[in-house]
Amino acid sequence: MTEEKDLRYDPSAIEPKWQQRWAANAALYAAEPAGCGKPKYYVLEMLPYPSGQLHMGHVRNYSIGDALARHMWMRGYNVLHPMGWDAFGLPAENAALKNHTPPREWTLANIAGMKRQFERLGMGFDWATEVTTCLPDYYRWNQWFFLRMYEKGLAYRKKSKVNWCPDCATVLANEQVVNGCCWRHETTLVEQRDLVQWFFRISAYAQELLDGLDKLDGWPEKVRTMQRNWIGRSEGTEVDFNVEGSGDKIRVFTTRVDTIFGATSVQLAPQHSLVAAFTAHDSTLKAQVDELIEQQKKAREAGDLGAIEKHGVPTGKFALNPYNGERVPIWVANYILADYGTGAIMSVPGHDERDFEFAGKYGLAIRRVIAPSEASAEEPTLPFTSEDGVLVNSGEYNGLSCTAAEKKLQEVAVRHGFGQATVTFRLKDWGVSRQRYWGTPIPMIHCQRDGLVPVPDDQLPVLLPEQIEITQQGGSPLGRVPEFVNVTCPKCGGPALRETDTMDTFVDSSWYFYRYTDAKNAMAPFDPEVVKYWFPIDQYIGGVEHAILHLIYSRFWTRVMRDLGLVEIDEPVRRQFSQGMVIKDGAKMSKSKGNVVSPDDMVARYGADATRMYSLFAAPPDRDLDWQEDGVAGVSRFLGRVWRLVTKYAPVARSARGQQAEAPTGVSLKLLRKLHQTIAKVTLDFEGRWHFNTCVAAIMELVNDVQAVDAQLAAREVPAQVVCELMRSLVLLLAPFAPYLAAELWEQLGEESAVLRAPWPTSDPELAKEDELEIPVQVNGKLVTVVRVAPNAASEVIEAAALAEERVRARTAGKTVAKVIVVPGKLVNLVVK
RNA sequence: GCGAAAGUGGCGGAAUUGGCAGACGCACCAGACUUAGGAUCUGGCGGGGAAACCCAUGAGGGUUCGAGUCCCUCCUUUCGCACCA
Repeated sequence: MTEEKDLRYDPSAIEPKWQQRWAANAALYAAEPAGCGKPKYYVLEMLPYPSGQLHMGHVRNYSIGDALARHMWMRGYNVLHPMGWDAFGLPAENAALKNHTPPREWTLANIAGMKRQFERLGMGFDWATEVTTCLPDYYRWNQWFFLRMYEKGLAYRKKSKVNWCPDCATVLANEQVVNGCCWRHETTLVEQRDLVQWFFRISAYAQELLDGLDKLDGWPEKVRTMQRNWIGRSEGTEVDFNVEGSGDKIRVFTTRVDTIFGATSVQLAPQHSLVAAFTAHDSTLKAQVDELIEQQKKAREAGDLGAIEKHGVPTGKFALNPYNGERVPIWVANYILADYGTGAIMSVPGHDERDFEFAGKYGLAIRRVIAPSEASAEEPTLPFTSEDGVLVNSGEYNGLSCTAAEKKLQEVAVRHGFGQATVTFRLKDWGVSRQRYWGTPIPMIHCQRDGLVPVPDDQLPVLLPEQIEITQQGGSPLGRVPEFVNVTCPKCGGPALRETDTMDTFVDSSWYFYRYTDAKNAMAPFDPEVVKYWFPIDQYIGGVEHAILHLIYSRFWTRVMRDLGLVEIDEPVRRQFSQGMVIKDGAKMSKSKGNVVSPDDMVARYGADATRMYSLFAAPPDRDLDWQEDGVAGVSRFLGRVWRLVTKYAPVARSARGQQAEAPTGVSLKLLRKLHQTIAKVTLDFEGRWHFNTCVAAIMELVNDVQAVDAQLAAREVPAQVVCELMRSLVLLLAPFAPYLAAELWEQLGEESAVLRAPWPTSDPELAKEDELEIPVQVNGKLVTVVRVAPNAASEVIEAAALAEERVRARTAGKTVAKVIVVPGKLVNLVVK
């Protein structure tokens, strides 16, 4: 009875035991100091928002990272594997509204709960470096960085059209607007509001951020492409058209200045500054322009600006083409965007799809000014948008190629002062103001006398007031706290008002991974020397949803820090990995779909090891993973088999510890061969493609093979030394995937030090080599049989063996063998006629 | 519309370089054991066929001695971009 019970794999007994031991031994997962002399490995997973519950996506993310970290520990690296909390943000305020818990209390309680979940899962994090972004010892450095950026002109205030989410009751950055909706409220349309806001000048780094992508060869191409699209670099020319009969100029941006002789109108965005002047005394025009604005708004709200039906109105004014003085009408059109380029274009219907459509609709002139460079018999139909052509109908520029003409026309524009070559980016400055309470206070003061005054460094941090009532009233909650708002001006000592906006939480996550390396530093955000040792991050792992949010802000922030002299690198992350989503029944897990699987439930039923290992086994890490509970049960059964196998033979293994084995033969050789093949396979996957699903499968095969000869093992036909090597290596191979079971079995094998400190097994290529190969034999490409030959057998030998086969002779009888293809070690194919 | 990834048994997936398609696991079927367990062990498990064999990796063509893998056309799904001048 008791014996029976002891044989049973019981994670609910093993796991808490080791969890306690690990909690009591913080050194196990702690990084050694920067000066320790060991090669470092920094493995980072994106820090979670402390919502209160880990979900399966987290389990998968952190199981991948933890497996890698454990592997690298066993490879002898000094591993930094930290964890923290992205702890500012709106949900804490919403929770405060709902159940009257202060955001800080709610957040810290959630953190405590999730930390317990992490520990229960057996994640090997270095909690000594824990970072909690909502605590003053962290966010004071957000403020410090803000001031440094303000000094450099990289943080500035301006009034502009900004994205407003009515549900968040705050402004959003462009990156946080998805299909015209809020990234957190996917069905809430974002409104455009004119507000004075703080911005970070990320656009100053647009070119650098773009160029840097080429060097990030450890990043998924998908993420790099998304960032390239987002940055949206476009080379072109700006040209001034004078407005006839006034001193006004309209500056247009075009990528095809070579087509400028085909410009038959100038089109303004409805919000263009000149439009206001044109409509000032023309209420009919004003109404028409308002209609265009309304159409744009509707299209934007529908999330499909591309589908807007083109409309426009003539202003009755005319502009003059600076190259030939041609008089062209000025229109206002709804397909011109105010916030791209100059908000005005020259319309060239002959060589632009959109202009062609518009001109056709309103009867504007369409003129050919580019002819295809190859003098084909018939001219292609307009619009002809290729740049492979020569200029026609373009005065003195006729005959020039498009590229040559562009250069020439730019030179002329510069010489006459009406334009120049220019580069436009889609990337706009990062709006960081938030009209919310639970965020980093922006360390600025508004003084009636001195204007904007930065909070002096020695007055940091600007603390968030803790006694605050969260209400649904509009406006910044901090504005309703007089003790916070009313200050004396640091410059003149007179009464002044504190800035009441807080920072976007993406500020917190833009540099948190630097803080991990020196989390307790009270004098600076970090010690540059320490960062120098640990950076760049060797491997970053997280969801693809941050491809153009967090991951672009982080790259920007690192460059700002570089220019502040704090770091010497341009890029914080050497290798980036985006894991797939966890789905169930074909859909992303969500409360509304009712298909959420709780990690706690899984751990309670099957244990942390089985839950984690399933999340690695069910699919390659970069693909979506379909959660099937039966699969978890299957992994749990496998761990049970490992448990029974190792506990059964642990006494034999212990008896042979440290003994040298004799040259293996028979079953021993077969088992060791399989073992060393498995070691090679698993090791290779850690180094390369990370297909942990096939690693686990390979370990399962090994266990199957060992179990198949259980009778011989039980009969002691396999030397104890071989049993010892098998059992030890099996446990080591499992250690990154099933840390609890590995720790327990390692102990049962008589080991006293942690399995995490044991060296990763190495594969002996001699042992791994097969002594005989099965070579498939095909006749005309169809499999007929296999022949067994030595691995290094010469082609002639293999061919002879193949031809000697009964089944082969049956297939070739009465026919001629036209050709024999022998691929040594692979196959034989006989071509017969 | 443009770009990328993917499409393989009842299911998740494997096949890393053009070389035995379906490893491993789930589900299912049969059996063993039994103090009946969400236990364990053994065997089977793409389709057709009594068998020899034949057919099969979204569809159709092609290259090749040989194609899940390479090329072309098309279909479906997912993701990203989409009046960006």
